[in-house]
Amino acid sequence: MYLHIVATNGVPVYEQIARQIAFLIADETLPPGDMIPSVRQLARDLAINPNTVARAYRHLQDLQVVETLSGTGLQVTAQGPAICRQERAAWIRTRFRHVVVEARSSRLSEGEIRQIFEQILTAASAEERRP
Amino acid sequence: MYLHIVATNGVPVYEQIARQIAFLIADETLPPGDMIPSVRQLARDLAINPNTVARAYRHLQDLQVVETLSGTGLQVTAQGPAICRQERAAWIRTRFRHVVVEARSSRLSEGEIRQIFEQILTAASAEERRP
Amino acid sequence: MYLHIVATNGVPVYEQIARQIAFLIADETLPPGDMIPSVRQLARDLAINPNTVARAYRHLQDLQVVETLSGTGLQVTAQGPAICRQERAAWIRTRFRHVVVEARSSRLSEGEIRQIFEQILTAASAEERRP
Amino acid sequence: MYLHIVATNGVPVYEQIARQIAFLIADETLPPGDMIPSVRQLARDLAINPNTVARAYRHLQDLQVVETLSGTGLQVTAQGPAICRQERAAWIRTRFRHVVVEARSSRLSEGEIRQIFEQILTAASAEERRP
DNA sequence: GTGGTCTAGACCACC
DNA sequence: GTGGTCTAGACCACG
Repeated sequence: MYLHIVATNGVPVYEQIARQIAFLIADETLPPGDMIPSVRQLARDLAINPNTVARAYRHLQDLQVVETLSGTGLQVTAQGPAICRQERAAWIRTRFRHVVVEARSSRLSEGEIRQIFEQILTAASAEERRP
Repeated sequence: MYLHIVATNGVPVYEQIARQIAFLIADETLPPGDMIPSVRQLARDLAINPNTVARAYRHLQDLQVVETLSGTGLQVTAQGPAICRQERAAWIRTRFRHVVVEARSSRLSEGEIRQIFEQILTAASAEERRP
Repeated sequence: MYLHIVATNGVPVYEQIARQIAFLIADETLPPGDMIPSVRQLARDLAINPNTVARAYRHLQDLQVVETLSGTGLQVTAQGPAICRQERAAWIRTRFRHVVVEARSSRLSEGEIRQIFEQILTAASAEERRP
Repeated sequence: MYLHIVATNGVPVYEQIARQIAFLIADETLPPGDMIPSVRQLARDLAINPNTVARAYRHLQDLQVVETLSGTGLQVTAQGPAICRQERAAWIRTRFRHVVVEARSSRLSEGEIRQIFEQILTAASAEERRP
């Protein structure tokens, strides 16, 4: 379970965990029936407090994408992937919409916005290919 | 001075004030030499705490886009518009960078991200042409 | 021995086993003198941990509805059915009492509670007649 | 703010708090626009840890029945009462359904179940009229 | 071993 | 003062 947690970007750690796992469920890297890592295991791996992991997991339970097998762990539900795909799409779209609206209300033209976006997208992609 | 403040969306109120005033300076709705409203006046208008307005103004002073006209108030500086335009661009860029990085770590491909972005940009532009 | 175990509903598995066997004894589907399945057998059938079955059986022994037939297994006792019928009634009553108290403390009136109950009872009965 | 918390009945404290406040919002004892007690205040009043209160409040936020006014506290939302009424009804119904299903699967007849229910309901109501 | 709850206390940003 | 996040560690029931 490789998650990329950034402790310094203002986004709560528990939210980063929940989202990244939700996205793994969305594309069925974690298919229904699979167990997600134990709270303690993931806490050790990420070198963070188990409570923080537990909080992320609680959120996934609230979304009904995982359920507890008591004494055993947390299992991806049958409806998990569908719910997570919906969450993922909504989440990305909402964030893009916020930024675009702000850019427009700052009187940047459609062309200027597209240019900024392309710069950043290609930079991010390049950086990811060769980190 | 009409500002649109939302206290419940997580964005600090002082930041909303500072940014919205900076953007008014960027496009010279508030040109160099103009006075911005007094702390008390704006606090009364927006029905918020004067400390919050003061904090926003302090930030604008730090950016050197307004300066105190001794005993009179705060005046937009000559270099204000240039600085604000630069701030505005930096702000937009940062926001884009966050969203793009998040989208990439959600395993969306470069193409998928571009597609979502274009949908939202054209939708926003269309909406603006005919609001 | 067909038991219906749900591991994800928060009710402990050992309790589901103990109760369902007790109810089979209550209506004498398992009459006095019958042997109940061995721990290993039932654990294999239900695909669960033998410790969990053992714990359920221990509880049934504590209630004196089964007793060890030395070296052979567990046998339903003569007083088993009577005890189980009593247990069953007490169990149902307790559950009802909890729900009714909670409903009252939610400020639902006696009439509203009765209405909800009747809806659910008739729905459940209808569903059972034609599953 | 008078809440009745029972630490020993197996129901988590944070859940008792969340539910009781939700029910106060449902019948508009706490109308939209009102602030709910501060985390620290309620924790002091109930003599429990602030984190426990915070957890209850987080749940109410997730339900969108309260929202944070940053630096000020938590406010009941406009849709709060409607959502809480819905939650309350769903909550009671679910609990009744569990009990009724268990009663049926214990081979109690519809008539027997109704009889038990009526005994308990009238007992509870009598007790409440003259505690 | 597993998750769930609770306590205690630290630190942060915001008003 | 407010809520939000995180850490540390205890205790419980369950398998």
